[in-house]
Amino acid sequence: MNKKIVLIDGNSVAYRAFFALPLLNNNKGVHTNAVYGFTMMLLKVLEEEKPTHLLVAFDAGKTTFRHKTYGEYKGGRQKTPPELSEQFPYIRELLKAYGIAQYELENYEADDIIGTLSQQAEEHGFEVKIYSGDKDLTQLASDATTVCITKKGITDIEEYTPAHIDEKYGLTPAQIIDMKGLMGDSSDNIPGVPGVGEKTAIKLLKQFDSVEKLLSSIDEVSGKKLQEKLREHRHLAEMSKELAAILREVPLDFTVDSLEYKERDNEKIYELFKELGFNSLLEKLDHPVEEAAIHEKTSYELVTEWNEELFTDDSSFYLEMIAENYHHAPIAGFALSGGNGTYFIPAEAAVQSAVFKEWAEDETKRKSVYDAKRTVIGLRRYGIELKGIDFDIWLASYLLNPSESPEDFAAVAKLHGVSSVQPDEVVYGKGAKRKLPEQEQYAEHIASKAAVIEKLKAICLKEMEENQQLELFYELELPLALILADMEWEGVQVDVNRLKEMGEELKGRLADIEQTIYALAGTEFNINSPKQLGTILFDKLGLPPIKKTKTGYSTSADVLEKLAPSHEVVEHILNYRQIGKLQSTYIEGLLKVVDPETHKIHTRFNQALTQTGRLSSAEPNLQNIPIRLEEGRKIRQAFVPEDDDSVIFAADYSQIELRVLAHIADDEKLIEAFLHDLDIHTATAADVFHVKQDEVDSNMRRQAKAVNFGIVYGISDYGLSQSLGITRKEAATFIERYLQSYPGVKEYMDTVVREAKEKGFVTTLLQRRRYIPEITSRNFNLRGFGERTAMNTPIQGSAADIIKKAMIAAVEKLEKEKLKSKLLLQVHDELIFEVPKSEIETMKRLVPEVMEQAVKLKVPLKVDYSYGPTWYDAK
DNA sequence: TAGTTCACGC
DNA sequence: GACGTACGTGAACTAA
Repeated sequence: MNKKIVLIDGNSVAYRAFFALPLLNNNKGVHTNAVYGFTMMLLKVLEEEKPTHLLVAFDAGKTTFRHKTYGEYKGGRQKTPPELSEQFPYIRELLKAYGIAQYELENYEADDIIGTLSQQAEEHGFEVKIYSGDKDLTQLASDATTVCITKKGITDIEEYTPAHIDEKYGLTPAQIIDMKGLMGDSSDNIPGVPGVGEKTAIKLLKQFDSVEKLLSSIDEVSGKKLQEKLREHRHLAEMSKELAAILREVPLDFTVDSLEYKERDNEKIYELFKELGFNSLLEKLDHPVEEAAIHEKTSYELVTEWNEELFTDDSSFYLEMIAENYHHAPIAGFALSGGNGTYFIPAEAAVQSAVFKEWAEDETKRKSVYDAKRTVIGLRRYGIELKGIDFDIWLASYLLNPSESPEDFAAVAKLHGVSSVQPDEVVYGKGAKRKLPEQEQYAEHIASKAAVIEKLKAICLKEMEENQQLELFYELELPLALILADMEWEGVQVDVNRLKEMGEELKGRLADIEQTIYALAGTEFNINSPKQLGTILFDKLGLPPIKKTKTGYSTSADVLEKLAPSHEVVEHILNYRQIGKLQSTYIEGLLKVVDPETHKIHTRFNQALTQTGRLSSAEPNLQNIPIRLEEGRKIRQAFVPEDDDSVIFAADYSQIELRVLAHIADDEKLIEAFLHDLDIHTATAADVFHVKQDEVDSNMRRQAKAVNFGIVYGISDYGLSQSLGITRKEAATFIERYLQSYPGVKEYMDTVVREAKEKGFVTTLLQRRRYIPEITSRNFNLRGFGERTAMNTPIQGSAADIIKKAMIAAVEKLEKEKLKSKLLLQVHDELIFEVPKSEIETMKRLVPEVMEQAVKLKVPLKVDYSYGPTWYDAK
C-alpha cells in the first residue's frame, strides 16, 4: 500500500481559522471558532487525503534557535489573543480523540518539525502533504511533497507543487528561501534588503539563482541604487535567508513510521462536539450514540419484600412517574442505590411496606434524589413523609448552569459527563405513544438513574464548591424545594360557583360582541384567527396594515389600538379579545384544573427553569392571574381561603428590583431616594428632567416609570420606545439621561458588562450564576441582548434570591411561633398566605418584618400588605 | 404534532 | 451565517 503522510502546522491553521471565522461561542461562553475551523479542515483532510500517517506540529515556547541568530525574530508580533489561546486545549483534546499524533519541541517551530519529517518521509517513500496557513512552508515542496496553503476561509486551499511554484513565481521551491532572504517577511520581523520587494526579488533570483551567487556578483545587477542597497545590506540578506530557511535536521525521538493514523474514539469526539456546541458536526458523526446505544445495562435486584438490610445511611433514591404532573401521575416505581447495591422496587411493594415508610421518614437516613419536590409529593400521596433529603441533582444542575434546561434525567446526567442513562423518550416513547413498557425494560431504566445519582452528586458538589454555590444550594434552593412542595400540596381553594357565574356572564357578553363584530364587518368569520381577522381588517375593510408578522398581517393589541379611530369594529375586537382571554384561559382554564373533590388548585412551581432564578408556575399558572384591568381582576374573587374563619393575606415588596439596583450599583442618589422612601418614579422623573419633586407632572412620571421598568427588565431602547410610543432615538436619549442622573448606576452597568465579557457569566447577591455567551458576539443585536442580560440578571436574580430567602424565613417563623397561617403562593415579589382571623394581627407584624429583614442592603426593603375574604380583596 | 400569534403577570 | 428586542405560561389556530 502507498504510504501517505499529512503534516499539519497546528498553530498556523488555528490562527487562520480564528481570524477567518466569527467569534463563535459554546453555551458556556468559551470561544470555539478556531476549534471549529480547525475541525472542519481536519475532517476535510481526513476525507480527501485519506492519509495513512498524520501529525500535527505545534510551536513550543517563545524563543527558538532563530532568536540566537536574530534577537528581533518575530519581534513586534501581537500577543496571541486570549480568545484564541483558550481554544488550543480543545484542539489538542480533539486531536487526541481522533487518535492523531501531535508534537512540539522546545527551541523549534512547527515549521522545522514539519520540514524534518517531510524529508524523512520522502526518504521512506511516502507521499507527503503539508497543511499550513503560512506560505513559508512552500519551500518544502518537491516531487513527493505538496504544500497546501489556506486561501480565503479555512477549507479553501491552494496546492503548491514545484510546478505550481514555477508557474506562479518562476522559481524552484528552494528559491523561496532566497526570495524571503531578499524581500524579508514583516510577520516574522525578518528584515530582508530594504527596498527589495517580491517583484525585485524574483527578478534577481531568475538572473542569479541564489542569494549567495547574487551577492558575489552585485556588479552585474542592473540599477545603481539597487547595487548600493545590496552592498550596504548584504549581511541582512544573508541573515534573512538563514532565518527563512526551515531546518530539516530537528532532533526527533521518533520516526515517521510511528505516526500511523489508526483509530479514533467516537464517544470522546461526540462528547467534545457536544461540549463545544458543534451541533452540525454532531449530526455528521457516524451515529456514535446509536452505536453506543447498545447501552450498558445497570445491574439491579428486583425487590418485592422489604428488609432493613437494603438501606444504608446514605443512599440515592429515585421515584419515577412518567407523566409530567406529579400531583396525579401514577408512580411507575422506585429505585434505591447505596452501599449494598442497586434495587428496583415496584410501586405497590414500596408504598405498602412499613419498613420502607420507616426508612423514608427517618431523617438520619440521608437521601440523594432527582427533583426533591416531585419526590416528596409523590410519596406524600401515599401518606409517606420523605425526610432526610440532602441532595437534589436536578437543582444542583440548574444552579451550575440554568441555561442548559435538560429535559430529563438522562440529559442532566449527560451534562455532567455520565451517559449511562437512556433518555426517557427511548424507554417510554413520547407524546400520545408515551406509556410504560414491560417492567423488565423500565425497571432497569429506573435503576440506572438511582445508580448514577451518587456519582453525579460528587461531580456537581465539586463544581458548586468551585462556584461558591454550596450555600445557595444547601441554605436556599434545597430548603425552598420542600417549602414549595408544601405550598403545592396545600393548594388554593377556589370558589367554583363564582368562576362558573363569571363564565356565564362572559359567555353572554362574548356572544353579543361577536354579533356586533359580524354586523360591523359585514360577514361572519373566526375572530380568534389572526389570519381571518387580518383578511377582514386589511383586505376587506381596507385598513392600513401597520405591522407584519412572518405569516401575514399583525393584529396585535398595539396595532389594533392605532386602528381603532379608523373603524368602529376595531374596539369591539379588542374587547372581544380581552373577554375571550378571560373566558378561555382563566375561567375555563382554571375550572379544568380544579380538583373536583376538594375544589382546590395545585399549581406546580418550576424551580429550575428561568434564567434569572425566578420561579415559574404551571398547570395552572398562578403567577399571571389578571390584576391590571378591573374586569380581569375579578377573577381573583374566586380565590378564597379554605374556611370562613380565614383570610387571604398578601404581602409584596415595594420596588425590590430598584432597591437591589441601588444596593449593587451603590448609587448615592438612588440610595438617598430610598432612604427617604420617596415615590421612586417621581424621584426618577425629577432627576432625569432636572426639576423639583413637586414639579413632576403625570406625563414625566409616566415616562420615568417606563425607564425604571426598562432598567428592571433589561429592555432595549427599542423596547422602551415601544412602551412609550416614542422613537428609538428618543428612547435612547431617555436612557442616556437616566444614566447621567445616576452615575453610580452607569458605572455599575459598565462594570457588569465588562466583567461578563471577561468571565462569561454574571452572578447575583447569593452567587446564582448566568452564562452570557452572546456578550462577545459580533452580531450587534445579539451582543446588545447579552449586554442587557448582564446588566439585568444580577438585579432580577438578586431580587429572586431575596424573596426565596424570605419564604424560608417566613415558614420557619410560622413553625416556630406555632401559627396556623400557611404560605400558599409566590408571585415574584409577593407572598400570599392563608391566615386564620385570629392570627391577622400577628401576621401584620410578622410577615413584613421577616420579608424586610431577609437580607441587609444599603437601602431598606419595604413591604406592603393587605388582606381580605378573597384574593381580590387583598389589594 | 409543532410552530405561530396573541395576551396575561412581574 | 445570521441570529431579534425582559421572561415566563397558555390558548387558539394553522399547516403538516
